[in-house]
Amino acid sequence: MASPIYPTKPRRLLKWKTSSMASTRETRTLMVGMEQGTRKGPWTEQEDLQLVCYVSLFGDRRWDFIAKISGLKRTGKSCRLRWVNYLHPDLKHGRMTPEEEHLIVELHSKWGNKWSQIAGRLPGRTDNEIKNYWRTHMRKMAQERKKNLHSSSSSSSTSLTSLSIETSTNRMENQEEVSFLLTMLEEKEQEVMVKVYPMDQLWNEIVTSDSNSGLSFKQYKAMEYSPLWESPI
DNA sequence: AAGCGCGTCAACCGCAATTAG
DNA sequence: GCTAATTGCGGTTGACGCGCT
Repeated sequence: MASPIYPTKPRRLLKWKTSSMASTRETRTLMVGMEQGTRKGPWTEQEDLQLVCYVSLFGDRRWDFIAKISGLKRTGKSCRLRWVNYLHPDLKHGRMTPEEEHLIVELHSKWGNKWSQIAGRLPGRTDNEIKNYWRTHMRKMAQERKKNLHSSSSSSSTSLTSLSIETSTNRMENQEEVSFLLTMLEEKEQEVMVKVYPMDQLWNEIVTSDSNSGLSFKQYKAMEYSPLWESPI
């Protein structure tokens, strides 16, 4: 039985993806595209390795070219996405920090769903990551807010529920909303500090404890590029 | 223990913008 | 300047884990 390889990202507490799980998922979801036998679905470690290798040789611009010559049965688009969202050496893997969370709220209030623009201000974070973060966390907060409003004042709720923070497609319209979300973030930070074992610390310990047992490619990459480790080897 | 619902996140899709020929 | 190919972006989907009942 294969041992756990790595968490997909050191982002969530004890959420592991084992090689057996990966292969199960693969058999279920890995599909072969209609055109030119291109692969779809989750990337394998071997594919990642291949992609990193070719990107280091040819740079991260000519994705169609890389897709063709690498022998990967992936589209250039898919290669680019995998690189940008997962394999890029500068990516941060881990929980959003409170500072990042604040920044996202503020920038989203300014720019709306300009995810790549926002990502530009958050080094190591991808537009996809921010987008996902926004959808999950902010929607939740908006729901909580709605609840609060409902319980505190039923008369004013009619006008307030029309505020546009309910979906990820809408931009927060006014300063009141932004400050509300920031307040909620602060409250959540307090909770988190008490309850949650820091993810980065956990991840650090996991990799450190595994360091004698042979590293997978991704573990190696995590060590190689994470700011937590100065020198991998 | 099983089933269900929800949250998370990697990856896909479609369209717009940009670049190459 | 025009067209085709490629890249980038934002929205959406679907698999999976986890907690609750």
